[in-house]
Amino acid sequence: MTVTEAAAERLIRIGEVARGAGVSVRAVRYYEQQGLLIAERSPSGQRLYRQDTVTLVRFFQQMFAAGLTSRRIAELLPCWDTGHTDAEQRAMLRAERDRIQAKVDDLQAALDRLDEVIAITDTHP
Amino acid sequence: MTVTEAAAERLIRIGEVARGAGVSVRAVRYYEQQGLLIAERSPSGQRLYRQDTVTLVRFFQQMFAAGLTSRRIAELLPCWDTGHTDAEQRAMLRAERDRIQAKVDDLQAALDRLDEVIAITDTHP
DNA sequence: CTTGCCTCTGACGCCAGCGTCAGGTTTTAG
DNA sequence: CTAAAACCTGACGCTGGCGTCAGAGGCAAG
Repeated sequence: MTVTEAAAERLIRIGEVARGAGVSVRAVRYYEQQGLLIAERSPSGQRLYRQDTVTLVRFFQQMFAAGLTSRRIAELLPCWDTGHTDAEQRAMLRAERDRIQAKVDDLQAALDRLDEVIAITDTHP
Repeated sequence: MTVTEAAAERLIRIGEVARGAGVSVRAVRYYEQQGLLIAERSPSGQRLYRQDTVTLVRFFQQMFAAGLTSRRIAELLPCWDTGHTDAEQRAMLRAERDRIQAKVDDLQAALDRLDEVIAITDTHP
C-alpha cells in the first residue's frame, strides 16, 4: 500500500487461502463469484491472492455464521476497506447488529429451556 | 389426562393453532408431516388439536430458531412429554446445548466486530 | 340456497452456501 | 520426463422449512 510495497508481497494460490481460512476451495471461488473477493490471475489463469485474504475469508465466515448474506457483506465491504460509509450503510450496519442481538437473545432463551429439560431429566432417571 | 378430563377439552382447528402460534397453516401441516404433531380428525377429515398445541408450536419455533432440525426435535419430544430419557437422548440434549452455546459465542464475537466497525464509522464521517 | 371463509391433499418452487462430478490444463516433486 | 497434486470452467445436486398454486370439499350466516 505504501511505496515500500515495491518489496512485492508474496501471492498465494487458492488452495493456500482455503487451507489457511479453513474453508473449501469451492467456497473461495464462490466468494469471488459473489463479489466478495477479487483475484489477480497468473498468466495461465490461476487465481492469486494476497496473504491477508486469509483473514478476510475468516471474517466472511464469521459474518455468514452471524446470518449475513453474501450480498449484504458485499454491500458493506467498503466500510472496512475504506472506513468510510454513507447513511445507508450505517443504517444497514445497525440493522444487522440489532438482528444479531435479537438472535442472541433468542438463542439464550432456547438454551435456558434446554437446560431446564436437562436438569429435570438428570434428577428424574 | 386425569379422569376429570371427562369435561372434554374444546378442540381447535388448524387455523386457530396457526394464528395462536404466529405461524402459517402450511407450517402446522408440515410439523405433522415431520412427526412433531399428531392431530385427531373430524368426521369430515379436518385436523383437530388440543389448545396446548399452540404452546407446543411456539416451542417448536424456538427450537428451530436455535438451529434444531425437525428430526432432532422429534427425537427429543419424549423428553418433555414424559420427562424420561435414555442415555442417547441425554447425550443429544447436551450436544444441542453445547452447539447452541457455541453459536451464541460466535454471534457475540460477530456482534463485537460489527460494533467496532460502527464505532469507527461513526467517529470517521 | 348461496356466498364466503376454512380446510383438505398433492406437488412444485425457493433460497443460499456450498458439494460434487466432468473433463481439461498447470505446476510441482522425484 | 513423468506422475501426482493442484488448478481451471461449467453445471447440476443438496438441504430444510416452509410458500404457493391447483382443484375440491366442508360449514356457519343471511
